[in-house]
Amino acid sequence: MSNKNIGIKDVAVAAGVSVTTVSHVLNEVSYARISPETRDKVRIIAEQLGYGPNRLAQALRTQRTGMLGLVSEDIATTPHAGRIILGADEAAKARGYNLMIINTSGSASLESRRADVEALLERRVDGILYATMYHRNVELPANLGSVPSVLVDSVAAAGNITAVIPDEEGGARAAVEALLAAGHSRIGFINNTDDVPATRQRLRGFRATLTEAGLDGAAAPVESEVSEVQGGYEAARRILAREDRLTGLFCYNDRMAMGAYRAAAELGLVIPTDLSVVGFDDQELIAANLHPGLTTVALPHYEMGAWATEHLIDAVEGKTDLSLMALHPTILSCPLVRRDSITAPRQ
Amino acid sequence: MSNKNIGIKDVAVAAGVSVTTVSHVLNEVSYARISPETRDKVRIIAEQLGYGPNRLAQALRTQRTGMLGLVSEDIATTPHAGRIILGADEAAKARGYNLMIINTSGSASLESRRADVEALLERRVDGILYATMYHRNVELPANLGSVPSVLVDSVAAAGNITAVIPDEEGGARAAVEALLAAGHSRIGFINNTDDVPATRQRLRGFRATLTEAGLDGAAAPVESEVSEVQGGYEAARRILAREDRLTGLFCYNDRMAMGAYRAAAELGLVIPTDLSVVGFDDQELIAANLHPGLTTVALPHYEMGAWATEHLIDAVEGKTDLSLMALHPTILSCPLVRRDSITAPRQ
DNA sequence: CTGAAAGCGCTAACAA
DNA sequence: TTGTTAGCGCTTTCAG
Repeated sequence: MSNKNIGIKDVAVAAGVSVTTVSHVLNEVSYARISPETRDKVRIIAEQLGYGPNRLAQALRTQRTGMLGLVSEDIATTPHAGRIILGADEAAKARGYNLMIINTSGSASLESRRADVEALLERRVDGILYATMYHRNVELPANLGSVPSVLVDSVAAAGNITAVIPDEEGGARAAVEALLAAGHSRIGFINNTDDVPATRQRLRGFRATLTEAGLDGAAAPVESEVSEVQGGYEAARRILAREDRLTGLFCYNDRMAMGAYRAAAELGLVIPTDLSVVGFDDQELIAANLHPGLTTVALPHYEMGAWATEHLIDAVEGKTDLSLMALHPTILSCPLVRRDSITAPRQ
Repeated sequence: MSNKNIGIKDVAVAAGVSVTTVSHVLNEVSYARISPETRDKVRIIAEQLGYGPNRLAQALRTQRTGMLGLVSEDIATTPHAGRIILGADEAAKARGYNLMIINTSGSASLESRRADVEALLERRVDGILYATMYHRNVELPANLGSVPSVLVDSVAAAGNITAVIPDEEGGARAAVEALLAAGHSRIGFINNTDDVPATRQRLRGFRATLTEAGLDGAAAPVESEVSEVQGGYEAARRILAREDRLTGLFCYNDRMAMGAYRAAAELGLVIPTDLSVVGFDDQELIAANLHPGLTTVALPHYEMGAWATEHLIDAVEGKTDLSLMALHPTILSCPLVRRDSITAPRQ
């Protein structure tokens, strides 16, 4: 139990050496030539006294706090932020860093977000992670640039900050390919109406995959609605009303898929035998709890948090030049999570 | 944009005064007698130079960091942790504090949790919040006691730390009362099988409320299962198979309620006209997205986070003595969130 | 009304 | 092989 009142000096007098010696052995300074006996003695005494370094004083002196700031949008709205934080926290901990977290809102003014970053800067964090709630183009406070920074799950409108984002298109391809592999040839897509990268890129993945399989056009209908359960329900009702009924349905996200489940039930279609469904996001609360379990594409939130942290620390430690990576965002893949909502089509 | 390289000294020379004066005006030190002109000049120069205080140096000197440590269990597993963090962050920000967050696991060894707390102590946080993923009795690392601390959503096994927890029993009463108020007299309870406080207290609330209404015994059956969707489904199948069928069903949590929805559908019961249902937890992803929307009892995670932070800061600032509050946990109410799953019973 | 100077706990250049 | 000492940027006592 570290006693907050024990300092390096106390250890020094107790061990009968100077503070320098204590500092050197405790930090394992490479060029220090200290006898093994002294080293042991210092370590033992430090242990006995319950010495713990005062990281503030260390930081003041070395100009390194070992703290990373994380400004996260809407921490409580989805479990996504939690996964980013977890990825970041584990990566940080593994390298001896800690996280200072500030919550902000996607709708907050630029000024209030600037103030959030400012608070982090006053605490002299070594670097900053800026995480958004969903993949988009974001306008960032200018003071973000005054310390190494990386953007998680978005790209900077100004294009000047290293970013890591999910491979939306690849995820959509994986979803459609799973349907194709199961033997489906009439596959529809229920898309979001928001003009965000995911909307466009998932659609592109859907189209490209089917085109390559020779199945575009009427065999590949798309309906769009608000990306919530109700929107999914409505779009599914429409898309399933067509003659030459679909046997496979790819949904923009798990919530829309949840609506599609209800639409299917109302139409007397059982999943997966009458209709195979695949979602996106892997929101466990939904995907794992629907009946049957929803096969879906996972967003790599944990991985993005970890990747961003790794690279941020590399930059802080001079092992990487972030400006080189800032030209293009890094894209992390979205793997398919198989549950029970896909099977071969009837007959 | 604060320039990290500008210090109080730079402001002093630029303003032609001493650092003392700068410090006094910037901190609005009460006993300092400084002419309004000087004050203005200092403030303007500081602004122009983009001065921002170095909180590390301040902290080293004042022995106050203005940082609160938050160790949170399983941050990514549920949105609950997010709400606690949000409540804590907003309360902290309002009083000029920031949060250092460390994730831990409910199943982590005492030693690893001790190390997490130690990391916070080395950074000289002014106080520590320790948040668990669900309400239970938790064994805490002893070093938690070396700085003011409060427990969120659990009580300490040793009973020595101020804690804030949800009013499980009151929440259950609110749920049952809503059913009674709608006119139901045959009300069942689907409970969890885990031996945790929520299991016992929600059951007690259920029983007490019905007893007071003169409806105990056979009119108030209870079935228990694992507190997941599947368990809810199974328990609901059992409890709905009884003759003299229930018209009201209270579920241990929203996931079990989700299972109950499926059981009802299979039995041809429509919610709420044939069966009124109320859940617990208010997991929005589920409760708001079921059809019809699930009326449920909300856990006050945001409020617990905020309460804990308020009181922790009071203790840090000497306005409160936490040890006085440690005797009994503070209980925050669990309000009913009305959606569309309750109506009057048939006929 | 304002300034000099000590010191918070530590690291690191320099001396011995 | 080890010790002295000057700061890191700030607050605060004490003197003007």
